[in-house]
Amino acid sequence: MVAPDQLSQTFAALADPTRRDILMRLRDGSRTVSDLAEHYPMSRPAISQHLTVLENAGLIARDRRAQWTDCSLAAASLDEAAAWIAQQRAEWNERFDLLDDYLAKRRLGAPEPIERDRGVSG
Amino acid sequence: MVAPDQLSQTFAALADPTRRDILMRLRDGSRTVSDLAEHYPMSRPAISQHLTVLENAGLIARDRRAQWTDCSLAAASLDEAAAWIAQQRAEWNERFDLLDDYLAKRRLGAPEPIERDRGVSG
DNA sequence: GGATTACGTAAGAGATTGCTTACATGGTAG
DNA sequence: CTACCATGTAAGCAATCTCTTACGTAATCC
Repeated sequence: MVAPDQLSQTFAALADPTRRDILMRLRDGSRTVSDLAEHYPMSRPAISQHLTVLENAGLIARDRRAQWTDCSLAAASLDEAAAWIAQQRAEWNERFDLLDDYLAKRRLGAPEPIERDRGVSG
Repeated sequence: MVAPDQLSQTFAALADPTRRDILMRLRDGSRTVSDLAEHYPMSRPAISQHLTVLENAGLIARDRRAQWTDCSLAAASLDEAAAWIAQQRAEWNERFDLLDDYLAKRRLGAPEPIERDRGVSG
């Protein structure tokens, strides 16, 4: 009953391969529902429901024109998701930099084994 | 029965507020399971299960020592998720400046946090 | 050895997800 | 108006998720 926060909705929407594929397909321009549904091994209602999830997550916009519904990308939520990940990684990398500093200084004195793999970015 | 792809697992893991909060908490350093569980209104087994989800998604690593299990961040999957979003955005719209502004306001003068994202699109 | 601690896992309840088929809505074309 | 078309929604079903309590395991402390 409780509506999940925006960020959770966005990540949940991105957690489905079909929905991610729809987003990639929309990069080339807006498409109708039937146009999209052609490419997937499921019914049109199923695609319509996926589109609802993407719309609720703020990742696409629907624009109904006559019988057809144009689906196009909407950026805000994707930016928010990217920002969350970027911030997560940024503060994390920052912390590792501090740790490197700390170890560099400490290495001159007592050799204290702190095993932590820095696998973030090459 | 079918194992979902890595990217779907990562986004699904990020779609839960408790799990995102655990990740943020681990930025300050590794923690034991009980140490983490203290901060959430649910049982320790629940937290343990959340940690399993994060571990399967490749977002954390568990290191059992005696009775205690050290949980620490593992970056690979987060990078993959960031890369997917970055590619999605890169081929679609020029919103990097907006994101840069957004992050700059949050971090206030820290060095470029998303530099790496710009070059991922292939 | 025996009690305790930290943790993981099994089992189950309740909600949610992802699909299906069937139907309702609203605009187009004759 | 009638026939049709693209679409959204309702109902239902199987699978999955998220929590619970109960139990099992391995290391520590007495």
